[in-house]
Amino acid sequence: MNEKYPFSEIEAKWQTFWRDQGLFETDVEKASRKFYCLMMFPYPSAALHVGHGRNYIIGDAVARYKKMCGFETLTPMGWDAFGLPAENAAIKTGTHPRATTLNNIATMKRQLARWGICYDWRREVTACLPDYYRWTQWFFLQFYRSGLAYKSHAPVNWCPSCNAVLANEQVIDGQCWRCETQVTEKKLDQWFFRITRYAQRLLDDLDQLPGWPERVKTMQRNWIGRSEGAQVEFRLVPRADGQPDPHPAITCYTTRVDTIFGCTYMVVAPEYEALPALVKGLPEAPAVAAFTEKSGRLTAIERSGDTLEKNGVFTGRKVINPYTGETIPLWVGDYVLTGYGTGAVMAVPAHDTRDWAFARKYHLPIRLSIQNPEQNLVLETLKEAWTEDGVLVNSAHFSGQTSVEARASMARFAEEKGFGKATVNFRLRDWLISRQRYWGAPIPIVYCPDCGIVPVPEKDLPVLLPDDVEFRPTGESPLKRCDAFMNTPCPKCGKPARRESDTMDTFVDSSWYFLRYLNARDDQQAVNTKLCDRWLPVDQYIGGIEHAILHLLYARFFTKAIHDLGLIHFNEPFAHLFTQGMICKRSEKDGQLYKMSKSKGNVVSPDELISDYGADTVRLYTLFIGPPERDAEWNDQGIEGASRFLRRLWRRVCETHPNLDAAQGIACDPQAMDDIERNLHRRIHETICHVTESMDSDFHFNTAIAFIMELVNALDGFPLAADRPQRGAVYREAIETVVLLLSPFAPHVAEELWMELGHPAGSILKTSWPQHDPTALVRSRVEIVIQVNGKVRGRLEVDAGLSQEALREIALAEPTVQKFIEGKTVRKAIVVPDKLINIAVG
RNA sequence: GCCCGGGUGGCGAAAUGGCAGACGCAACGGACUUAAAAUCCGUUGGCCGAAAGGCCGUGAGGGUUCGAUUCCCUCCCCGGGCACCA
Repeated sequence: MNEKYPFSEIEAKWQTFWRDQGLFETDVEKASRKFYCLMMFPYPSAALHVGHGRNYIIGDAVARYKKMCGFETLTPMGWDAFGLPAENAAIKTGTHPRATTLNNIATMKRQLARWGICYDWRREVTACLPDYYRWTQWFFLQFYRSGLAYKSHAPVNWCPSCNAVLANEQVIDGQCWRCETQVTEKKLDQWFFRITRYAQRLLDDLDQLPGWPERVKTMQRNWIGRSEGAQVEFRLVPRADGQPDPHPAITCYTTRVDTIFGCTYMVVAPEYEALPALVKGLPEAPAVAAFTEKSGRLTAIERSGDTLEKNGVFTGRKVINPYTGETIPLWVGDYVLTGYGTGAVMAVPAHDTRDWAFARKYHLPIRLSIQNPEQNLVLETLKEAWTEDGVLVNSAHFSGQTSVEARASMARFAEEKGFGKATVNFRLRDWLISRQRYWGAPIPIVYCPDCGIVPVPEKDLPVLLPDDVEFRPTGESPLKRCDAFMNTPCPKCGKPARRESDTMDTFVDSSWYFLRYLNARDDQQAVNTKLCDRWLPVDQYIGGIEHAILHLLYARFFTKAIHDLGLIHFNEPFAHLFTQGMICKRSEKDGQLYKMSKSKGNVVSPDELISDYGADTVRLYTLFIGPPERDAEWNDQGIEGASRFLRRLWRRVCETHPNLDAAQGIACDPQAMDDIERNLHRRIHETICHVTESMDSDFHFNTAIAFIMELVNALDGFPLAADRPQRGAVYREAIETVVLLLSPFAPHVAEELWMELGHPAGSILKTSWPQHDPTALVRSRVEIVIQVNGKVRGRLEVDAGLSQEALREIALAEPTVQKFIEGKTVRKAIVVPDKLINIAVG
């Protein structure tokens, strides 16, 4: 055995061994105790850095642990390979996106292997290859057929830098999620997925995901934004000039129908569709037109946020409050959003802060209709709106009801009288999936002058993305300029027709890839129902928090939609989700901490580190850096610690090789042990206990590794004695345990040491994970802490299991304790058996 | 504004009602060496003290408790989510 830890030799050797033995290739047909361990598949952008590594190292550790626990583990990997960066690079350099992408994939695959991260590569999926996107297109067709995909002319988010539209989920603070450019609004014909049809189920089923972080579920709940309220129709007072209206009433949505007796005016959004017709020919019409035109110039971003001053004008029209029969004015105001509810709100200034501000500005009447519990709200002295629930006042026969009672009874009343009803509203909007870019899956639709929108027949899939396309961005889809692609006979009538020129959002590709791993090479069907039903939901999904809404919401939607197509029989794709924190690094320029990324120029490449220290060291440090769910700062010096530890362990095995060999086959017998041996034996089992627990719960491998380090430290100066076989046996047990417990984190060195310990056949992965022996944890002597008034004044070693009385006696007799209780009365002594005594004196 | 995290040595952090700072980094002192690296031994929260020892200390203030980093209340700071959603 080489004294100097020869990591590069070892690592190359075992990586080859794992690959040649197919240790990570899973027979999905016959697995009985299955474990599906999935990591979010990456976008193949250039090369991986150590920040990416965290995700895969955690996943690899979990997979290896589960294998040793006897699970048949499925760990596949693939590539989210469509997307803008490759296309943008192509525009700059002229290299085709396919070439860059496939190149990057090869690099990243090599990097993963050098890291010792193993996958079942026979199941690799690559989203940009026709054998994958063919089925992405197939799902589009199924969605189209079931009404889940539809085309609509709508105002959409436009990123002028990406030259493409964005879904709502992809706009962060008014900026493009990818390039942080300010998003503008455009009205375009676009394809949507009707995710709103699943809003309620997407919300409800979150409760069936106890294995998800609460934080992610909360974010999804907020995003879906369900609210319960009522729709109420306010009839329009007919026009004086006798002109007809497009509809006789304006419907508003409110969550506070209990306040409606305090409603003193109504407001519609500037974009309210019937507004021009409602005011046509009235003296107010020009002012209304001027106002809507002006607010239309503001972007959606400028209009959102409560900082903007609320503006509005009177429309000249009046409506009737159906509860009071009262006539109130109809205004148009820029604080009303067109996309939410009905685009019209009833205004109750006394009980809504926004209505309050608007009414004060335009001197509209304010009326109290809710009283607070103290009964001290007085209109004349009201300084701001009272927006909490209370008891109804000035509300006819509803007066005296609580807000909660009134919301139910008043909705019922509206329904009986026929002017309204209780309704539910969602904030979630449909998912816009068209992209005016080249490097994506073509939308399988043909436009025929005679037949209109015609879906491409399934037998004609895939609609191949042509290679030879000028993809310089013009704001129009590049495919439009490719006649060979665009011109196609209508699948229905055969006459010349044109293809859809947009491609699909890449989030569509990633919404179903976890199903495809089960039958990645199957060219007959998109998914294999039987295998999916057996292997999914995914047992453990691991990825970044940045997908809390985006990918994780879309994937849940796809799963439900595919379930409803009858292709799978589960409703949720991921049973347990773990979101790891980002690896950050201080910028050399400004000293600030940033997420490690190429654009920030603070990436650390694994390649050089692995060459210098070895993959096991890099893995160990990455896991040791801190609790995995939290962000962490990468510190190049920190890696020294991990390196020292592995070298120390290596040397220890080397130097005590004869002792270890001699102890082989000698069983650990606690009955035959002396105190030294029993203490080490206990430590061994405490360590097993702790490491196993972190494996099964929160993945806090930082403390798991610390425990293993402590066990190794405990071996320093351990007195090996030739005449005591149990010495060697316990020592050997310690080393074997360290190697086994370390193997998910530092697999190469673990394999090598395991072999050195005399297990020549096969892999440590085939060995069982160690079990702790509860009897080994029992101590016969314990250290008792003695406190006086909560302050530590001494400690004592005593036999375990002494009675409270006995411990009290012993403690009070201690000279150091005497000093602190002298001349004082002992009021109380709290005894925590085998742990602590606190004497309260005064 | 609402909701969720977080705030502990020089640094990454540990402890979830019972010894604050495990484990690691860095620093310092020592051993080995011609020297350096590597390795090994030791010190390392602050203040007082020659030492024994004492006092203080987990963002701030208050509370509950024999005992609080941990539970409760108020506030401050940092990060994230939602936000004119009626």
